[in-house]
Amino acid sequence: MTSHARPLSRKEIRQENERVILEAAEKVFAEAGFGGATMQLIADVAGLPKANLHYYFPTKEALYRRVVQNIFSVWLEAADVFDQASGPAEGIGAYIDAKMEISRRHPAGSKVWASEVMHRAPVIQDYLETTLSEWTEGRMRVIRRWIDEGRMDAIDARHLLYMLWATTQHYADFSHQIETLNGGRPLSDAQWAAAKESVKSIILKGIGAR
Amino acid sequence: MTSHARPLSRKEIRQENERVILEAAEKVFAEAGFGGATMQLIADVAGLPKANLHYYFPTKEALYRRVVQNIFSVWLEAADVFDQASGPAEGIGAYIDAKMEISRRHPAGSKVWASEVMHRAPVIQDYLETTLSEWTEGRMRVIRRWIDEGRMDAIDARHLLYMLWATTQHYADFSHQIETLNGGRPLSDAQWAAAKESVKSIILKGIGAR
DNA sequence: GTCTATACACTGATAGAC
DNA sequence: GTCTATCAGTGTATAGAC
Repeated sequence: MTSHARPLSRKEIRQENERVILEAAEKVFAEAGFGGATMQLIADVAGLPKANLHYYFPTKEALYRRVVQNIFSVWLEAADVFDQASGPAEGIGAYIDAKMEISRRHPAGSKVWASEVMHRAPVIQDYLETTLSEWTEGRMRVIRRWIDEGRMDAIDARHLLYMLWATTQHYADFSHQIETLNGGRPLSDAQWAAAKESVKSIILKGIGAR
Repeated sequence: MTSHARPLSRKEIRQENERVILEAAEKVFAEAGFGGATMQLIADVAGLPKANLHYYFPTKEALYRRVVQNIFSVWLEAADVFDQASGPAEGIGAYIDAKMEISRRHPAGSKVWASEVMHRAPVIQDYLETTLSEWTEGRMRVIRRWIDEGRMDAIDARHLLYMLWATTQHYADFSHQIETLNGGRPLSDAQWAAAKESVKSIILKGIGAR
């Protein structure tokens, strides 16, 4: 509810409608996949007529592309904690916390990303080859520096990163399986805390972080 | 090529055609998702007319269900090494090896499973609630026994299992991303060996297996 | 900027000759 | 058991009134 009744400008209407559509699209794409999602269903979830979606996003693929781009930017923000850290225990621990929190708050986004990559990244292959590739190389350099300084074991930096992605995103991508194995209920606050602690404990001890 | 020219029986024709169709379907479902896959494309990959698919499998969903069931049985076989082990280092180490080998040889199957779970398991929810749930409880008991015997740290058995699934299946489900970050090439034998060693090394040390 | 009606393409599934 | 032709339903996208 807005505090003033001032009529929205065209620009504000567009921003708000795009936000509503993108939120609905992320949810529907995550639950049904690109092929299974229909513009009709996205429109229903967004509470708009189907034709309006085509007014704001020319094609289904253009809408999907925007959804994936949004997710990617969320991933990258979580990386900041990595560099600002003084050592592996702090840096990798904070990164795990940040990624787990994204899996908890943003599970649909993680699923859309996973689905896109599984289908050979038809839409975001360029991101994989440029931004993600550079990000990975940069983080590998940080890890290798920590190893050279004797602050952690001489593990393979690349496979450590894959393990961090795999374990944290698993809680989003396989949330339905995890809920089913939890008696059909979502994880409680305490269970999420236990999950974070387990992941951090095993990995930090496993790499000899100190 | 068969060694004898003996004409195939009806049963043998059916078995062979079902095998060809299921192999093609697994590949297509993995690459395009259930919604994105078409019976026409599966028929083309199998080298059969589309109508024949409907002769052997009444509906697209029935074909898909068989694909998912096949994958699930492969998962379960890998679990045998877990129980036959004398301790956590051997048992969990062998389980990681087995799951990594499946990710390498059977990546399409893993992707179909991941996609099915991400979409809230519309077809195999009953398996999650029965077979997988029982399997998980059984393995958790084994882990807790090892903990009680002082052969590993007192970690959360459930989250350890999730970490094992996540890390090993990541190499199948995200194989395209991993290949892209490897310069567009599949992992070599040596790189696969390094991946296995990294995963085993970090996890076994991380849980204090001894 | 909104929304109804509709064009056009494609998909799953089936009928029926061989 | 194989395969061509085809139907009915659905999906994306657009035209055009408001």
